[in-house]
Amino acid sequence: MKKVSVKDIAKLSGVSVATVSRVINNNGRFSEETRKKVLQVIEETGYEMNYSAKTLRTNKSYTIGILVPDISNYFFSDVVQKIEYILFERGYSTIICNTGRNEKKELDYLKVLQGKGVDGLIVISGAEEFSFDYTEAKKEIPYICIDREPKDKSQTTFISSNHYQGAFEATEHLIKVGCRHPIFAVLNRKSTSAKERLSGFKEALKKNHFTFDNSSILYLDNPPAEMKRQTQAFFNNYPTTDGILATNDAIALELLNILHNMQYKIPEQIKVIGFDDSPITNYSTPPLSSVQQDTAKIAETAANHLLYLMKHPNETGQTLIVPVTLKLRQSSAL
Amino acid sequence: MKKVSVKDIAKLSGVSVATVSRVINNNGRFSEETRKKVLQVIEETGYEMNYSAKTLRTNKSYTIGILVPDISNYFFSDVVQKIEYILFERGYSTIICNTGRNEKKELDYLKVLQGKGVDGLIVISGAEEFSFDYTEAKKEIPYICIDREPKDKSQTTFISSNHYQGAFEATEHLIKVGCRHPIFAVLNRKSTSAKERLSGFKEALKKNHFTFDNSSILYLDNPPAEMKRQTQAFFNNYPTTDGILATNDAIALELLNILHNMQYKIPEQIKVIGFDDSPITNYSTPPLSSVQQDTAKIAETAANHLLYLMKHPNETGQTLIVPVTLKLRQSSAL
DNA sequence: TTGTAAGCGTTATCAA
DNA sequence: TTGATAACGCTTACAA
Repeated sequence: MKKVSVKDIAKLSGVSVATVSRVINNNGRFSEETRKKVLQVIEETGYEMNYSAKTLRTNKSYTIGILVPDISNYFFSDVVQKIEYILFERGYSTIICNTGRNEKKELDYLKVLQGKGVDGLIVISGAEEFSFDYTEAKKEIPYICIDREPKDKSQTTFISSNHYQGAFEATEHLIKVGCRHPIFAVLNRKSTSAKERLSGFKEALKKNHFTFDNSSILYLDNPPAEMKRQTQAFFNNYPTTDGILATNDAIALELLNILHNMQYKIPEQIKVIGFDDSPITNYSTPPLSSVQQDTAKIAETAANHLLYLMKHPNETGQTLIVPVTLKLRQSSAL
Repeated sequence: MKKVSVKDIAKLSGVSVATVSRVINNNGRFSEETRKKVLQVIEETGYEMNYSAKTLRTNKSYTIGILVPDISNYFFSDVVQKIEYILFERGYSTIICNTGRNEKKELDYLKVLQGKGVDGLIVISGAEEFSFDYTEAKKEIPYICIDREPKDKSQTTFISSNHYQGAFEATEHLIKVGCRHPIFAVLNRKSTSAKERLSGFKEALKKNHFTFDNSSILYLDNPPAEMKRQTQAFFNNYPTTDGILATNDAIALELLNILHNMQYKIPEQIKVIGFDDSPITNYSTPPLSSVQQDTAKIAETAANHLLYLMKHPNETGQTLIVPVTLKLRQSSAL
C-alpha cells in the first residue's frame, strides 16, 4: 500500500500542492469549495502527513523530549504521564528517555533528541553529581528543569515542589506528636530535592530548639540488606531516636519493615513519615504518613511553561515552587 | 548558534557532501585519509545528524512507538523501561504513548506515529473491548503485541506471560495449603490476560474436583469504596470463602485492607495471592504472595522480535509464551 | 484565490 | 576513490 502525499491529494482534487498545504494548515486563503474538496479527498485516501518532511522544512518537530531518571518510580512516572497527556492534547508527542541516572546515557539521549529536532526539553531530577548543564551541549533548545537545580538557572525555568516546606511541616508534626529525637533518613546519593528536604528538617529542629548533629541524620545505601545493617548500627548508637522523616516513601517503607523486625512498635515507639504519597502508603502496616507532591500542578506548570518558553525563548530564569500537602496516617499518629 | 550540516562538513574538510555521507554511514568506499579528515571536522564542529532529513530520504526513522495503557502500573512501566533500554542500545529511540485505555486516544496516537514514520510498533495490553486491529489502520508497519490478543494474529507476533500457568499454580497452591473455597477476584473491565488467568483458575479447580460457579468469582470495580461494597456483599453471600487469587497486586492489596477491616485474619482465615509481584508485595501486612512475570524476558523477546520483524516482514503469526514464577510470602502461608 | 518553484539536510545514482 | 545532482514530502515567497 503506497503512501499518499500532498502531491497525490493535489492531483486527485484538481488543485496545486500549495493549495493542499494551505488547506491542511489552514493557512493563506482559499475558497470554501476547494477546502471541502481537498478535505474530502484527504478523508477518502486516508492521507497522513509526513512529519519528517514537515519538520525538515519548518524546523519544528512537534516533539518534546523528557529526560527522567527512572520511570518505575511513582513520582516520576506520575509526573511524566501527566505531562505527556497535556502535551498530546496540544499536538505534541513526547519522547520519554529513561536515563537510569547514568550521565553517559543522558548525554547520548541529548544528542539523539537534538538530532530529532525536538522543540523543547523537560529534564526531571537526577543525582546532584552531574547537575544539568545543557548549555554546554550547545544548540538552543528551550528546556525546563523539574526537581533538578540547573547549573545556570538563567537559561531555563526551574520547577520544584516546596520540599523545604514539606520537610519542615512533617518535622514539626513529628515534634508536635511527641518525638524528642526525630531524625532524617536519606540516601547517600543525594538529589537537589533531598537537600532541600534536609534543610527544611534542620530548620524545624532549630525553630523548636532541638540540636542537629550526627545523631540527627541516617545515611542509607541500597540494597535493602545494607540499609538494614546501617539502620541497626544507627539505632545502636542513638537508641533514643523516636521519629523518622524519610526522604521518600520507598525508604520509609523499607524502614517500617526493618524497624518491625527490630521489634519496635510503630507509631507507639517510633513515628515515621515518608515523601511522595505514593499509592502504597495505604497498604503498609501501619499506613504511612507522607508528604504529597502536587504532580498535577507540576505537570501542568511544566508543560505550559515549556510551550510558553518555545514562543518566548528569552523569558527564562524563573523559579516556580509548587506547594505540598502533609498527608497524615497512622505511622505518625499519637 | 547555526546548526552545522553535511554541507559545512564537506566544505571544511575539502570533500563533497556525498563523501561526507559515505563516511558517516560507513558506506561505499573512501580513503583512510579522507575518513580521518572528515571525522575530525565532525568532531570539531560538533555536527549532529538531522534525522528528519535522513528519515525523509531513507524512509527509516530509527524510532519505535510503544502503546501502553498506563505507565504508572508497575508491570507496564517495568516492561516499557526495559524495552526502551534495549532499543536505545540498538540505536532506536522510543516514543511511549500512554493511551489511558482510551480507544480514541490510541487511534490518534497511531496516526501520529504513522506520520512520524516509526519503523515498528509495540502494543501492550488494553481492554478486550477494542482488540487491536492495526491492519484496519492500514500501512504496513511491523508490530508486536504484548499481553493483548490481536484480532488477526497472522499479522503480528504475540508475546505473553503464561497467565494460565501462573493462575493454575497459584490456585493449586491455595488448595494445597488448605483452601476449600478459593475464589478468583477480577475487575469487570477484563483484559486478555485476565481471561487467561481465569481459565487457569478454573482448570485448577476442575483438576482438584472443586466446582466453579457464581461463588467462585468476585467481580470488582473501581473506586476502592465500590470494591469494598462488592466484597462485603460477596462475603455475605458466600461466607465460606477462604482463598483469593486476585487478578493483580493492586486488587490483592485492596482486598487485604478490606478483609482486615472486616476482621478477617490473613492468612489464617483467608489466604490471598496477587499477580505481578510488584515491589509493594514486600511491604503489605502480611507480605503478599504473587505470581511474578518475567519482565526482562518479555522485554527482550519483544525488542528482539520487533527488530527481526522489521527485517523479515512476512514472518509473522508467532505466539511466544513466557513462563512465570509463583513467589510465596506470608499472605498464603499455612 | 491559486499556482510555480525553491529549498530544508540527507542519501543514492551515475558518471568521472 | 570521489563528485554532481536528483529525490524524499512539505511549506512558503512570489507571481499570476
